[in-house]
Amino acid sequence: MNRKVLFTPNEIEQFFENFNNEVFSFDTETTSLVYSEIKLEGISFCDGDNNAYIVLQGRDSKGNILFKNEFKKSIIDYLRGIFKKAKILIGHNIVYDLKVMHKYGIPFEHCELYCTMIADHLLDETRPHGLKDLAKQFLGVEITEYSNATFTSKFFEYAMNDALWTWQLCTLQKPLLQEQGLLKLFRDIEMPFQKVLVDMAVNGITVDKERVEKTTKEVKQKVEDLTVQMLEHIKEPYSMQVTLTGDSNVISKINFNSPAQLSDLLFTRLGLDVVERTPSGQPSVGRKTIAIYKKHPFVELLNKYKIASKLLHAFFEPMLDFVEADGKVRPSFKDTGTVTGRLSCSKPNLQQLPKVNKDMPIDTRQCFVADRGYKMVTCDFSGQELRVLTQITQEPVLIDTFNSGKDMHLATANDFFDLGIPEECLYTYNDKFDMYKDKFKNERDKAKIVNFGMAYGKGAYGFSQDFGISEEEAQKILDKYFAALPAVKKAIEECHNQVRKTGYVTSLTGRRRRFNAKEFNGNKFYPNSAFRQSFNFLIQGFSADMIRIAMTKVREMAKNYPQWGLKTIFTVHDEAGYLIKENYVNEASEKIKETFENAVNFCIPVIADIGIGDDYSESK
DNA sequence: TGGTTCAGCGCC
DNA sequence: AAAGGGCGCTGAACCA
Repeated sequence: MNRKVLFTPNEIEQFFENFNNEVFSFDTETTSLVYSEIKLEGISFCDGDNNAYIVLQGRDSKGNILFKNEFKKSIIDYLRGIFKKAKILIGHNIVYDLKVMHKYGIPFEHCELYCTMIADHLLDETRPHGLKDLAKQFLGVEITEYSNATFTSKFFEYAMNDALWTWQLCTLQKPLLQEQGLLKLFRDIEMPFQKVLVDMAVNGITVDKERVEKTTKEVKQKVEDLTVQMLEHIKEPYSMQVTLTGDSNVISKINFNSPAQLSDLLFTRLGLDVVERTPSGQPSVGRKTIAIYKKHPFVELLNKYKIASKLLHAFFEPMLDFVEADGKVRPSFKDTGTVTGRLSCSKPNLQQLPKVNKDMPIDTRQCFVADRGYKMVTCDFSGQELRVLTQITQEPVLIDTFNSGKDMHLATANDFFDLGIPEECLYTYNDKFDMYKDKFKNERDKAKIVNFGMAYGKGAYGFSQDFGISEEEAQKILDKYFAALPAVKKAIEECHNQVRKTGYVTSLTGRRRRFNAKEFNGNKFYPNSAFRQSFNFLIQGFSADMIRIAMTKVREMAKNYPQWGLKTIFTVHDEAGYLIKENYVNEASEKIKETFENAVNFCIPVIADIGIGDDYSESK
């Protein structure tokens, strides 16, 4: 292997004379992980024969800049030309590198991508996917923890290794992907989707900081008021403290955030009966307890306190820390964050924005706004998981319900509880549909719980808890469900057999979920949780790939309509968020909806709903 | 001081 | 004995 550290334009040009410009691995070294602050420090390359690190800026182990390459600007110009000729780019966590390149205007749109981190996640959805982890496992590289003293002198070598290892991993992974039937998923779904991830990482979402600040104060006041009211209710002494910054605090011996203190308060001091226990056997003060005692004046306050305190600490207070200098948050969407193939999201986690609660009408979604001249458009799959369940199982009853445009939950309720709703009134467009939906809201909600519970592998015990009925009665519900939908039962059994036989299941896109067998007396067996997970994976995992396909297609489609100014800004499982220039919002929305609905070919219609507004609350 | 685990709870 | 899938984030409690 020809290995070199390159500083000058001459050295660099010489290196690329003998370099395979069409297919290579590369890795960027940067100064910061915050998008607005990212600066290129250097780039390493490898084509299998040649391996180099181009130094644009040097730093010591403490991050101090040692020197700047005086040719940085012209080198980056030169590299634009190199990448322009590239056909396949190989990287580890390539979304990160592409993000950096986007910032420097280095082209990659024309390239096919190969990400060794994503490939590894497809090969094993549970292990760590760090480059060093993989180099150790697959390349037998000894990873020595470097000390600060040797860091600087070894830095260039480490940097070169990143591109080298990435290249070598790629070579090793390809046959493994092939063997396990993962190539199609990798090439046709995951890799094109990486560009969508880059879009989201670059675009970010604008936050209305004033609103966040204003609402933070409001919620803070609520938390304080409720704390005082609770203390007065239990006649606990307290005092008010005003800090130098003008904030006020309630000082007391009781901490309402402590589960231990709370359980002492409720079950000893107030004499309530314990309704649930934690896995470790402690009396629990959770949702269920609160629901049962919701009429109790103290618990009523506690309920509101919990909601307000959650909003304050898990959403409003941390939010401003995530806002970058340009007024945007850039949540980190991780493509390898879950075992099912869903994305995970953090900093901030848009997947868990509290919905408006009737006991606490605070709307977190109003904090995320469309940029000037743009509208926010969201597009979500309607009833995605049940439609996927239908496609997977090919259950005729479900197929008929969806094909005829009936409301699934009301149809289920009608069958289950013998509601006697005339069949034609189950169609969502029927005049009497809304009336029946309203009249049998309870039954429909129960049916909804059953429909989703089935997909998650819920048992008789779970349903008995949901509905406050005996396990025997709950078992009857289960039996009835499976009797009415035999193909669902069959599909679940086949899935479980697959686990028993091979230890893994494969979704419709070829994604795998593997399970570890336990051994007892020489017998291999899987815990019940593995069976629940396996069938749920078929639904959840496919749904995740379905939105990957849809978002990738929207991205491709939008290239034909540059006037829209379409920007992909986020996704939440079955939903995607876009910015569209105001004048084109209707035209674009229609095309997005169409693209989502035609993303996959099902035996039933796929329906997507559009929302349009100036902020995420309006567009939802 | 920092790390981990647990309980709890937000979302799809 | 456990008892519905998948996450991330918080504070409390505990440990070194």
